[in-house]
Amino acid sequence: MGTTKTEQFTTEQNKLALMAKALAHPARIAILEHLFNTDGCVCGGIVDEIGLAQATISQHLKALKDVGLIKGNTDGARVCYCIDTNNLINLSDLLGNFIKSGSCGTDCC
Amino acid sequence: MGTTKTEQFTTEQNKLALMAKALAHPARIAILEHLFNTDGCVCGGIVDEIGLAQATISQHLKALKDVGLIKGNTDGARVCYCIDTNNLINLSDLLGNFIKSGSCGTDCC
DNA sequence: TTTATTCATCGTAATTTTACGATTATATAT
DNA sequence: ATATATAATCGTAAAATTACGATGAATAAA
Repeated sequence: MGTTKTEQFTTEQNKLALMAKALAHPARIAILEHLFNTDGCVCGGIVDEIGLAQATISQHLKALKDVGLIKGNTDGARVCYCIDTNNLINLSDLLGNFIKSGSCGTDCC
Repeated sequence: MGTTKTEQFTTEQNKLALMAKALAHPARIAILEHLFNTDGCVCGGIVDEIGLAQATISQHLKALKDVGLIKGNTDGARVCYCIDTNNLINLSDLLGNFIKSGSCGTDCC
């Protein structure tokens, strides 16, 4: 018990859920917003931007990287993070189309 | 520890995260897809559609209802569920605009 | 070489999530 | 009235998430 029963669902459904899960924390939203607004790489300073411990931010960055929303290149002692544009478009299409498919229903209840 | 530090973030960021969290499980994606495809109310039968226990489905339905994605009207012994269209548009705009704002960045790393 | 900086990883505690059986509540059917 | 059906809620166990301090690795600066 306590484990998500992924076998019951399609790969599409699981993929969508994983994508949403990556966005399901305000710190990760904040990190993405920061990267969006910077329009380019952010080389260090993310920890100072958000009021959480360094280890926690690192965990959140890993979560975003694992799902392909961002990528990080090490540049000396610092690490430069930026949006993985290709992947973001791909993933946002998935999520966008899903939501859109429900926006045309009739409100019956 | 173990609790999300919502105080650190804006209401907008927290709202987005909660919205994403509601979508962050394949069962809830499957339930929404079922409602999308039905274009109208689904009166019972959701449990049979998805291979999870009745109590578990009920929990997932509550999660979707709590965030305003669906609404349920009791119709006799059955309960009719459908998409809360107004709310869905609202919420999907929030999420859609957020993602879109990052889709125009330059891929630099 | 030593020191400082930056970030990932480890270990761990509190909390939340997921899942299910059992029970309860309500409505329908017999 | 009794039985049946549908769905919510309760109680609970297993697992995942969130958070942080401590440690480690790798680079830059002294």
